[in-house]
Amino acid sequence: MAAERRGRRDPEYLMDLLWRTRSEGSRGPRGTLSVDRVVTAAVEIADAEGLGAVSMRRVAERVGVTTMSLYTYVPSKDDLLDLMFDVASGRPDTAAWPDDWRGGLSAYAGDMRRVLLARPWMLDVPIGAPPMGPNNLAWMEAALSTMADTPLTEDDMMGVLTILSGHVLTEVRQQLTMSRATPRTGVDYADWDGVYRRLLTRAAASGDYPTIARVMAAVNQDDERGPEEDFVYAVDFILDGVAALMRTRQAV
Amino acid sequence: MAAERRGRRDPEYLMDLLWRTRSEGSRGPRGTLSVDRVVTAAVEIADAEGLGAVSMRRVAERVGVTTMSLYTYVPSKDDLLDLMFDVASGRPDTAAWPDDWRGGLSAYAGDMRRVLLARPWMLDVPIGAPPMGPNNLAWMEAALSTMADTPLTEDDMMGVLTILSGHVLTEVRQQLTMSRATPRTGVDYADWDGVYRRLLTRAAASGDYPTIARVMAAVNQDDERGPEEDFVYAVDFILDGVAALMRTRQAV
DNA sequence: AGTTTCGCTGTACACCGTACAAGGTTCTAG
DNA sequence: CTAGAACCTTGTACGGTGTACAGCGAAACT
Repeated sequence: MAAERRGRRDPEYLMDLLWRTRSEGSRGPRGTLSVDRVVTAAVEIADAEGLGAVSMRRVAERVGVTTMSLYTYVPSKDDLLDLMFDVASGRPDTAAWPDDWRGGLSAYAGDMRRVLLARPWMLDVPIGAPPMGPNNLAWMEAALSTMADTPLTEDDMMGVLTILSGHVLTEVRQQLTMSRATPRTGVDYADWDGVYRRLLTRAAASGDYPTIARVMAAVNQDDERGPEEDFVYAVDFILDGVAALMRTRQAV
Repeated sequence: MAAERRGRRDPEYLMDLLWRTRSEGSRGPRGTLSVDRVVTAAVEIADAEGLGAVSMRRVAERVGVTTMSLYTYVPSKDDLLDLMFDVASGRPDTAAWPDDWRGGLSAYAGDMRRVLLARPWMLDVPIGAPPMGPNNLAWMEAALSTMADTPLTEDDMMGVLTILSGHVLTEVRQQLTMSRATPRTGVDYADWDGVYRRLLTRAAASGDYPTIARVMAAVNQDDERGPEEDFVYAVDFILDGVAALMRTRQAV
């Protein structure tokens, strides 16, 4: 009876991969590679040429092995992607974070944003599973611990974390689709932002979208705020909400 | 000199496609199809079998035409995906929305969530451009107009909209990765949620993630809240923040 | 020493998006 | 009325993808 091939996309198996906790049988020859070597190579390719350049053949070539040999270490490409995401996240550097919850959460959001901006391909990874790698959990732990001594309930903390991290993803994604020059057209759109605004204004001119037109007109005036400012603005907004929530919880 | 092939992934051209405003020359034979027919067919396939089943060959087969013929109507598959997203969004049904801003935004979030849950593949569409189709703009207009008569600045409105819609995406994505049974494994995980919690608890048991452990323990106790409750909880949280912001703006 | 287990290889399959050239059809310009 | 431009449609072809599968050799246990 063949040892049932613990399958691709099995959550438990993925967990073992993420935590490098796979129990290796002791029979056959030791592998020349490791999960880490494979994942690292894939990350390097993605860093250099984007996620689109990451193919099994390419990764295999880079680590000097046949394509199919990779499947000894990783059950499928999708799993490899999940692994890449965790590795690429790295560990949060909490040393410089302020002690108060507000400063802490703010730093969390900012650092996470910086990581994503440094590795834009992370946003292209189709999320196959909720975060459960060691690094992603470390980020989660860091964020939660900043709220540990506040009057928030545990449910509150999870809610805040979801909203905040979700917002970081949203904001960075938006900034990236703006700034990613459309390289396939000959024309080089220096700023998508301008094009977008122009298109939107034109569309709104039909009269069917009066509020959009109004907002666009008003926003056009002060063109000073860059993505960075938009980001901290939104984070502050969220944190204001958190502060208000704390007051509610404390009052009771 | 050949009429320069207005290119794939050209924002302007994409805009013409989205708004069905492409000026058709009058020379050659009329096409047997239309952009709408193609996009609709693609959406139907995605509805039935997910985004993965949408290939150019498959779409062509469905509308009864050769694969390459599709490229007469759509410059590339990526553009087709963008078109699908707008069509699948549909128009918001604002008739039933309350008049007050809070009720309006709440309805916006809920309706949008419902759309995404009904067509989970929409979350798999890699976003190649900011929303600028007629339907997506209609949603945007609907959301903004609920805030039109509030003391919020236009910048505020955009910020609120970004946060709120971003959160809807995040929440639905999370719920979907949970509930999408992992069909490739023989095992049918009725609820990813349980598995996830178990894995997380085990990992947290190492002692490296004390806060996660604490939160998990607390959350485990009252297992009553489903995804729906989590959603409105978070939306309410955001809207509380908006209310607070309004008070600030009004005080000045 | 025998046997099991495992890493690794090469080949093969089905499928993908789309470039390209050729053939028809329909309209406009002269 | 005719020539030719403009356009849709087709078939073929290319280079790529993820991964199933069978075979081989080396290592480690019994």
